[in-house]
Amino acid sequence: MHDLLAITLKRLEGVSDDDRDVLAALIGETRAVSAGRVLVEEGSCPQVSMLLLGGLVGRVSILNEGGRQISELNVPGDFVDLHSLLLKKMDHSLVALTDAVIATISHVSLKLLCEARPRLMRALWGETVVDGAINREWLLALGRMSATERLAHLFCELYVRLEAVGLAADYRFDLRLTQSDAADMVGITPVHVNRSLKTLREQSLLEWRGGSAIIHDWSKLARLAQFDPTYLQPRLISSDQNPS
Amino acid sequence: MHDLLAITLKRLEGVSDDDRDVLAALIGETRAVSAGRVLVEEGSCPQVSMLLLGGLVGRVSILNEGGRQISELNVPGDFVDLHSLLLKKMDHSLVALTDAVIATISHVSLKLLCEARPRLMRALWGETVVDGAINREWLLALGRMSATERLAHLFCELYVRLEAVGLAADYRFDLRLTQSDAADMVGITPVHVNRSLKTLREQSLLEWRGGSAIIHDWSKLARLAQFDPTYLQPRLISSDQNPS
DNA sequence: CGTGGAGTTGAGTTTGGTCAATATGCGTGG
DNA sequence: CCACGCATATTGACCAAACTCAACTCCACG
Repeated sequence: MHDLLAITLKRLEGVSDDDRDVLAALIGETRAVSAGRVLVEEGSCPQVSMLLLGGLVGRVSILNEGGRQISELNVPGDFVDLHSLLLKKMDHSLVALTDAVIATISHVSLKLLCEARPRLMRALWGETVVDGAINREWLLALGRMSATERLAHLFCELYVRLEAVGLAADYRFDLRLTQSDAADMVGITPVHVNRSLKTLREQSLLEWRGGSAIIHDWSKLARLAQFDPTYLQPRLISSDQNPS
Repeated sequence: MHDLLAITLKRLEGVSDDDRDVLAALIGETRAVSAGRVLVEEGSCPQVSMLLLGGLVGRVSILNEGGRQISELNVPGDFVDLHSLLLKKMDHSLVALTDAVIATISHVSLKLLCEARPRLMRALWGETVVDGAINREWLLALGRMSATERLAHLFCELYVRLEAVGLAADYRFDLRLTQSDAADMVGITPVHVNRSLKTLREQSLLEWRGGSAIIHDWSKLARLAQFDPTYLQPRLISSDQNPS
């Protein structure tokens, strides 16, 4: 946990150690929440942002007829919901997709801090901009790739992001999501996720059972998904600087 | 043109008139570009951001086998490519989808300005956050809506955004895009765009011919698209404040 | 045990894609 | 002013990817 906080802070760009300390001091209570818990309700006006220290959190939009889309996935080390600092009203919900550990930072103090320390504000802005880059990549996947390709892309991205925060190595990582969750990320039905995973398994590219994922052939998988980690660059810096 | 610049500046939130003036003073040459022109190449490192004063600009990602996805559409009054202020390398291109008019702002001066005026930086940050909200909405559409619904959603969003900057009224607006462009936004083939538009036309919801769009039945169209303009709120304020 | 949630598989259907022909409209050069 | 050529739009016939529905398995947990 503690290293995760450190990693998060370290990857803020162009920020002095002093700034980091002040930010760290603002972090309030850390709490554990269990899978399925709605952290922020659609329509509400949150007073805090969060730092995800463990587990996975999803940004979830619901359609009338039960359609569910997860538009963003946060992994440990991510700031969650910096957006709400600037938007009045949530247009979607935040849900803990697994058991998770969360630290909160109040908006008031964050705003004050931003006014006082432009460098820090810029770094936080940068975080939301990277979120946007990930979003665009998902958009590309949803718009123009097949089901298997989308899943392949998701696993590539997850591996790289988790690896950057020390939660993946040797092409293995824990992923305690349901196939339905994955379906809601890549925009297909759970049944079809199942079949697509089977395809990937049969091609010896990827295995995902019992919450643990193994990428058997990274280069083939990445080629299939046309995965180019450029868009994640800013999130990788921390791992570049301290190869574990 | 000039009112557009004013509108853009006015909708920056929580910014003093003084800040607005200083920002306006930074705006460099204004130039006209013709449809199809690539404004920023994938892989490049732009030194300027832009203000779109006329026409439409798209954020375009290309897949190996020719697949093209437009992940964001900018309308007049939008800041274009504030992202590049914070990201080193473009992971996609920016393309003028129609003839367009563009003003540029250099990154160096913008950065200095941000350091000096936190309020302004926060407002610009807000702009990128709204872009993100629009992104998420598109993700929901691509992931969970049918072709006709996606198109309906696109037209609802465009109407509201254009109306907010005075470029649409009475449920009519100019939209000089090709059906192929629309296809690349909603993630279907041009042929299917054509068919889906026909459906919408037959239901007397929407007409789009010769570059001009007419929404015949807003409430039905919005219901079909499950369109809720909440996510655009910050972009609507200017129009709320000065009903033309 | 038995119950419920998640995963797996098959059969049949639907949506959207592909390919190809035809139409429309506009700008250029004769 | 007309003819040609190109880009875009439209339509049909056929095909493929993904969805639906439903059965069945496999566990984890009480």
